[in-house]
Amino acid sequence: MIDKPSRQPLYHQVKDILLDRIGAGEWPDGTFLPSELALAREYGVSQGTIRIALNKLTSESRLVRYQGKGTAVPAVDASQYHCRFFQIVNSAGQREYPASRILTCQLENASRHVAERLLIDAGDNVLTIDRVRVLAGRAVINETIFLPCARLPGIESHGTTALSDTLYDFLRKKFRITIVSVKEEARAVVADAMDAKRLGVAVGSPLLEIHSVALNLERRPIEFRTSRFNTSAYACHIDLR
Amino acid sequence: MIDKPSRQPLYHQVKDILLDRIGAGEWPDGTFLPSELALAREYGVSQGTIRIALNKLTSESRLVRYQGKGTAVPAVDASQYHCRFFQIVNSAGQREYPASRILTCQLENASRHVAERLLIDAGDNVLTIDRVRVLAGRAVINETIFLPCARLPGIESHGTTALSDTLYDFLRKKFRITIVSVKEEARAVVADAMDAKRLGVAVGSPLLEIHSVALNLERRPIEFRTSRFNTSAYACHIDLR
DNA sequence: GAGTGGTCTAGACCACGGG
DNA sequence: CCGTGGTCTAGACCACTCT
Repeated sequence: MIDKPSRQPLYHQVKDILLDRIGAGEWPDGTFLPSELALAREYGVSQGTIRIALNKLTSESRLVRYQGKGTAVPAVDASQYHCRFFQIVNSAGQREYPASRILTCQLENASRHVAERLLIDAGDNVLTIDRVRVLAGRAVINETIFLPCARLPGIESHGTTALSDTLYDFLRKKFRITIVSVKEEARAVVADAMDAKRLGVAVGSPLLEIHSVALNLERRPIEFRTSRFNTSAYACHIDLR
Repeated sequence: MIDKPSRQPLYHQVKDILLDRIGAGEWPDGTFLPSELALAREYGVSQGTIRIALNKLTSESRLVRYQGKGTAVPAVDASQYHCRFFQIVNSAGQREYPASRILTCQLENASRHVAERLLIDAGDNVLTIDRVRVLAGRAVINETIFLPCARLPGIESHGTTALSDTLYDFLRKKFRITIVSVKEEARAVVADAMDAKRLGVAVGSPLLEIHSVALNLERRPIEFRTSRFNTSAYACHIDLR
């Protein structure tokens, strides 16, 4: 388990082991881990070494620590996963949470363009989801999502309901994949006939187009998404640090 | 200097003091700080306490540490400060670095809208800079920058050249202000007559509009910026973590 | 070999939460 | 009150850089 004369520092080994145990669901969301001393005894290292591992995990938001109480797996705040990277705000600057309406969901062969973004070969299987996102009863985003089947074995067999709003949460729970970073490219484009029909705007009106690639811990692309966003009543908000 | 029975942890006090000394230019970019032991003796705390302060500063990219060598103030990578948050990529996905052409630069009274973003009172002095940003000889961004004079005393007296491209670097050097986070809102809009003239596009063509507020370490707004971006040949790239 | 930061330990005292 | 995490110390050994 712990390999004392190893290349990896002890605290790093402890961190990896804890990450696995969290991923395995040993401590469900919202529950507490053993105390520092208990973990130190369990792994035969000092409390200080455990502390470093726990603090690193805390700084990555994998754990929360409460003085006097203990160390817990964060209770999942749906809003955090729902639109963690790409937040939608109304004209008053308030965050809003869109619903999803899936239009189609089918296996396709990746086009050259999609394959390039996902770092797979053209023609490889991708699950392609066409959906609109709805705010206050109005469709505001026309979105297509491409998921590389090779990295998500068995994803074809899940119902479309599981994929409805909380895609990142779904990936985390079913595939133990955590999306840790997203690369986005934003452009202004004009609505084509399909956008116009789905979003109820005039052909030629301006839309915010975002291409995003989501990466897992190993920095492999897990999702490519194109969104065309009617920003007449809402905007896309981003916090950069 | 160090206040032992204080509310603030010692390592936090040490961190603040070092931050001041770095800001004061005591260790110019690229030079090394005293060793952990030397700092520990100087401040009368243990090496471990100094270590925590140095590691926190390292994780904020204010310092770099080299095993066997020492702890240094990072040599400034111009490209890092140039477009640290808001990166521009061409159609091939390569980063490009725009030049700036300042059109006007004058003191104004803040409108209600600007005052709200900067958390100042309407009518307060703001330095207003109108500029276009140029890539490969073509104007692609029409930009207005608002700086709150009350938080940047004496900024009126600096020439416009100092303000040309590297605003964040200028703030860091002259005012010891580091921009640590930026809030942005993106929308798609259509070009008005002024945009059309400055960017050489047709009135009504789609532009990417970005409103951004830059915050310093204390999370106070230091800059409000509106950018209108012709994304026909370039896109705005963002890495989210 | 001397000096640096990186890791690890063992122990101290404090602040906080809950019985 | 006890147990938790938060801070702090003193000292050990290692890996690395430079000379």
